[in-house]
This record gives sequence, structure tokens and C-alpha cells, in this order.
Amino acid sequence: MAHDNIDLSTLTRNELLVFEALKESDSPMKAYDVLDVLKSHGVRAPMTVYRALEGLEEKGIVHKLDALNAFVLCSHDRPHQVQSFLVCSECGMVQEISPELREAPQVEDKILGVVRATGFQMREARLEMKGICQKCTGKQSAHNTAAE
Amino acid sequence: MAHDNIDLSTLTRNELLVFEALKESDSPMKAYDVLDVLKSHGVRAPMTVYRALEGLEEKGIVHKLDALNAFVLCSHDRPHQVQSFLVCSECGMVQEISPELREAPQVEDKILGVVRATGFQMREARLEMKGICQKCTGKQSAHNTAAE
DNA sequence: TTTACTGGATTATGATATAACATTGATATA
DNA sequence: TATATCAATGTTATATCATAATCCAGTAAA
Ligand SMILES: [Zn+2]
Ligand SMILES: [Zn+2]
Ligand SMILES: [Zn+2]
Ligand SMILES: [Zn+2]
Repeated sequence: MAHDNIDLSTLTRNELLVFEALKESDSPMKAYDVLDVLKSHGVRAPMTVYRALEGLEEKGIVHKLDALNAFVLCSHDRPHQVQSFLVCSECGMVQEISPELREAPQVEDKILGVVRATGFQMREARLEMKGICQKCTGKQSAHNTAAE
Repeated sequence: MAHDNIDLSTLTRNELLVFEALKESDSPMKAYDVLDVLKSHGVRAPMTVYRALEGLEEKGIVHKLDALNAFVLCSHDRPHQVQSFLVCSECGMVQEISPELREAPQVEDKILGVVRATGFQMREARLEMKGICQKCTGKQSAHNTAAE
């Protein structure tokens, strides 16, 4: 797991709390869901959570899924410019495309190439792909065996 | 201009009003900015705007920029699965990467290839790239001629 | 005319995010 | 020690973004 590589000593107390909350969760969390978890640790205000999330994002430990207003731990070993996610509209599953997937770097390269050609200085990019995950596709074809 | 190709007769009255508002604007608009414009046409409630925006999105005429909570007219000739935007953090400029840019389809192909390999049925994807646009880069290097 | 449907209006409320300012505690240094 | 400084945190209030729920108007079958 990528999270074993993180140097937790660089995190503030609140960042650590948020990190733990996200680590426990098997899906992206909304800021106010994080807040609910942290209430048992004495955190009362949204600001606290948003500040911690911002810090974690800057450290490359957390990504925000803009289409969902939700946050996930990065599954990579190191910070990276291009973040890619599969989001299932059926079950809510979110999967960050990992570098282990051999083709992923090619996508990143292509993107960087195109952008460079336009003279744009890219700092960060997020690719959010919506659709139906493999698991949910299987379920559906059980109902409806004919091709679409 | 791509917008000349759109069949406006398929739009409802409110969709048309929102379309016109976005066409007038030279940058993405927030829903409540659209509402302000439409007040002069008797529109009073956010719902009206959001409904129209949703309709326009479904018709492929408008895209939502999730990172900005803002909406823009599509600059393509026809609906497309992968939407790519450059967003300048300095001046707010947003540019949809157009099919005229020769490399753009390659990015789309790469993305589709990778996703297919995972068994994910992609319906739609949005790539939002943040950084500094060419214009703003020029301004900065005027101040600071040395390399970064 | 009745029915069903689509689009639209209204009201209220929910969900997401930030501004602005006060407090704390650790560290440096005079 | 006193005190300046700074980063992190706490607190309150408010801004911004989005939807639920319900009703109404027009229109096109039946
Ligand atoms: Zn990541
Ligand atoms: Zn699924
Ligand atoms: Zn487009
Ligand atoms: Zn710019």
C-alpha cells in the first residue's frame, strides 16, 4: 500500500486525523463526513477539516474529486501531476488509475505533450472518467443478456 | 464558430436564454451569474437556471467545469465523450481543447484505450488542467527574465 | 372534456466552502 | 526571564452552490 510510504511526521495533528479518517474509509469522503468522524476527537468546525484537507492536498497525499466534492487518499508512491480516476455512476466506486497500469504513463505523456504544444504551463491536471465499473457491468448483463 | 451548428429549435425557452447568456460571456459563468443576467427576462429562481443548464449539458451544448463550479459553451461541432480544458490560475482563462489541435484526438484515444483495458464502460470524461496560460507566462517572464 | 405529459414557477432548505478574527503553544532571542 | 514571532488551531458568522417538493400552465392525445 502506498500509504505506508508517507512520512507522517510532516503532518500536523489535524492533518493526521483527517488522514486516518480517509484511510479507514473504503470510498471518497465528503468534508462534512470527515467532520462527523473527527467530532469524537473534539473537532467542531468545518474550517478545521478544510484546512487539513488543503494541507494534505498540497503534500500530494490527498486528491479532491471535483465532480463529487469528495476527497480520497492518493494511491501512488509519490506526488504526480496528472491524476486520473474512474468513477462508477452505479455503485459510487472510485479508483485512482495507478502507475502499475502500464498504459497510464502514456496517457500522462500524451497530455503533457499536447499541453506543451499550446504554450500552457501545466501545474496539475485531473481526469475524471464517469461510467459503469466492471462489477456493475456484470450485474447488468445478467439482467439483459442481449448486446446493447 | 461551433455555435452556429447548433439546432436551437430543440431548446426550451429557458435553455435558449441560458445559451444566449453564455454566448455573450467571454469566460465561464457561475449559475448565479447566469441567474443575474436572466432576471431581466423574468427569471427569479436558481432552479430555473440549473434545470436549463442540465438540459444543455445533456444536449452536449454546455460543459460544467467542476473545479470552478462554472459553465461554458462547448466549442466543438458535435457532442464528444472526452472534454479537456486548460484553466489559468492567474487570469481565469478557460479554453476547451479543440479538435483542431491535432494531438487532441490522440489523448482521447489513449484514454479510451487505457479505460477499455480495465473493463470500465466509460460514458464521459473531463480533463481539467490547471496552470499558467501563455499570456500570463509572458507577463511573468517580463518581470523575471531568469529561468525559474 | 378528461388525461397525461412537459416545462416552468415558487418556496424552502440542504450542502459545500470561506472570511475574519481570536487563541494557543512552541521556539527563538534579547 | 521576558517578549517577540510564527504556525497551527479554534470560533463565529456568512457566503456560495445546489436540490427537494409542490403547484401551475399549456398542449396534445384519447
Ligand atoms: Zn494520486
Ligand atoms: Zn460500479
Ligand atoms: Zn465540448
Ligand atoms: Zn492566464
